[in-house]
Amino acid sequence: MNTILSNLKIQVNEKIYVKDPETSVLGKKIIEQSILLINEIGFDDFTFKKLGEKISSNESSIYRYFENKHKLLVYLSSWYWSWMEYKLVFATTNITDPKEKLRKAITIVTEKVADDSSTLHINEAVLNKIIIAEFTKTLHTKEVDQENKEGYFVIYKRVINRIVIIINEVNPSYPYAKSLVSTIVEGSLHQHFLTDHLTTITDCNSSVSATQFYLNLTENVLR
Amino acid sequence: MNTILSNLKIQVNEKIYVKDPETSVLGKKIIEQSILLINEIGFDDFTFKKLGEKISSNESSIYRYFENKHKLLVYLSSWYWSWMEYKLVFATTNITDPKEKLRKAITIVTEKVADDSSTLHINEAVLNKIIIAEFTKTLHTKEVDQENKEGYFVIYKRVINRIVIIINEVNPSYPYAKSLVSTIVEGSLHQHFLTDHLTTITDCNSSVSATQFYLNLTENVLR
DNA sequence: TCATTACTGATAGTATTACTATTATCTTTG
DNA sequence: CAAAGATAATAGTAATACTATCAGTAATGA
Repeated sequence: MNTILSNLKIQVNEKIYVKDPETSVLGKKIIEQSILLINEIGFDDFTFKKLGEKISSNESSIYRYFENKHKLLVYLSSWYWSWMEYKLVFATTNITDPKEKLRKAITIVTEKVADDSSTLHINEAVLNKIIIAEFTKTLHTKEVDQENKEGYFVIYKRVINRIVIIINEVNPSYPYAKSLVSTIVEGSLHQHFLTDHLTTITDCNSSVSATQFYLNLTENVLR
Repeated sequence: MNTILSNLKIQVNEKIYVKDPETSVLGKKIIEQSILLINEIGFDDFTFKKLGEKISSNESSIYRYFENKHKLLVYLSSWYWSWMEYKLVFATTNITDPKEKLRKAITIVTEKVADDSSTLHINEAVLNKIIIAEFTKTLHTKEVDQENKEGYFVIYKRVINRIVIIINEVNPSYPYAKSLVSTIVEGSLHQHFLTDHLTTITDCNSSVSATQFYLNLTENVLR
């Protein structure tokens, strides 16, 4: 897994960036440190000026990679879902039993992430925290339809539709596969958020995982 | 329902506002027109200056009611969930069959809202659109723990826990009632959003409702 | 080796946002 | 009619979210 991932270049839609951050030292530094800074101070307070200070670089240099901070967040999200997709594909190929395949898939997308250290400049565990806290903001803008048309969210949608295919294998007559998967994927981020902040409206905590809840739910819904 | 609601004052935590907008003409105008303006231009582009222009009033006057636009959104959300709670309570009291009660409750919180015209200055249908598009932003801030401690989200949490109680009546052995309900409430907002913007990852559309999906899901999970 | 190009950094500048403060005016109410 | 309270108008500040220009440095290629 590690070796495969380190040789694979995560593909992100070209329209999201001005210049591909993977092609330079500064670009990689922007990605690496923006993840840490957004995690520290939150996306709302995050600015390119602050990031510039953090990486001892100039605000204007960052603008040569990303038009604005929203697009940077879309980039980080795309990277995350692309990485998820790889994990998903590697974990489910060669498994013949659809039920087992689905269990693996749901586990992958709902469990908390530990840094897998396969990528040098990206801390996946911290990125996962950002996705839990901020991913919703990439979608909830007035420009969502335009950005969707331009393919900003293709990877996210592809991840969901891969799991939809598995569900159709498990139970072809279940009529709400797409809604079920989008509920699980979005919902598990939400459950992680609730575990961290609004503990009175979730059962998930250090001993009960969101994965357990969603595995149980899926099994009941599809049987 | 209409007559009852028009006599009831929706209660919102006092810490959310500087001055209660329900106590003056200007205050009500702020609420009424902010709902329309946020719906028009989106919360991110919404400013008190623009709202001031819309209601032919001054920016500084609006600041006497709300510290900032975030608190205004928290106010509108609290109002919405408070109104939901009333609908929920009125629809479920005197129903003895727990299953039927649960069906009613889930219908209420997942269905699309039509303006019920019981409140003069608040258009519930438009407010529902705002909640679908923007509610997540009230929670996803760095201040969420502090604001939660101060009771900004009590009504939202109470709505969820009311439904949790019904679930425990239907199936006392089901171990994930809280997570199920928070998934349904948050998830149905998300499904409405997907229906409007990312149609390839939802089954909900003009002929299949989010309510149908969640009623089916709940029934399967709890049987 | 020289010239070109690409990249980065520094500085300056603009429009807008998100406020705060002050004062004047207008409206209630006692 | 006076006092209090609410609103409007104006001005001002610091930060944000950029854009533009120019200078220096590093890589490339002929």
